[in-house]
Amino acid sequence: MVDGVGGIIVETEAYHPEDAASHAFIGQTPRNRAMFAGPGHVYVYRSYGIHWCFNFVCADASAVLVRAIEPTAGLAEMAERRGLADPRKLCSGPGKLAQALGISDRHDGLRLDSTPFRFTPSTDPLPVVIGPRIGISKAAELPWRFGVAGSAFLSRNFPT
DNA sequence: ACTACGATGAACT
DNA sequence: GTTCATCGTAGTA
Repeated sequence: MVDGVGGIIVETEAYHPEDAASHAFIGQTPRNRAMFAGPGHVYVYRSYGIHWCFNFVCADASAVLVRAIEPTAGLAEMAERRGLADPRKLCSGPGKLAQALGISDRHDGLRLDSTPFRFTPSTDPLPVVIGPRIGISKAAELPWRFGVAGSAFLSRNFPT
């Protein structure tokens, strides 16, 4: 949740510093400094010169890319930012969700447990499906993409 | 200084 | 299914 706008995370990908696809793989740089700031920080980076992508930093410069959200709050604001109203298309991808939540470089390096963020771990366990990551050319075979089984808000379906 | 290339998405055919 | 917009970063010279 960001400034009261957000929802339930339904799709993520994991990145580890020893994983060639991770931005932390090459060591610390000005861009990825937030990944080395410790657990609970937020790492935001520009993708393809156009989009923003939103990550949670975990221990040891590993991170979780938030790839999709099921919108539950602030739908109207999301729709305005995205220029669409279809709830399935508001946050079904890393760049889309960042746009819908108003995330940009000014959030890079902030902490997840302080404003404007509000992070609440889910109470009831959700059925999770696992698959290969998307959109990368290195270590693409690692099954480090996680999603809520059967969710209609995923960026793409998982391979059977 | 110069170049190549994305942890993407939207618009096409 | 394919094409491409668009620019910061990192690698090379």
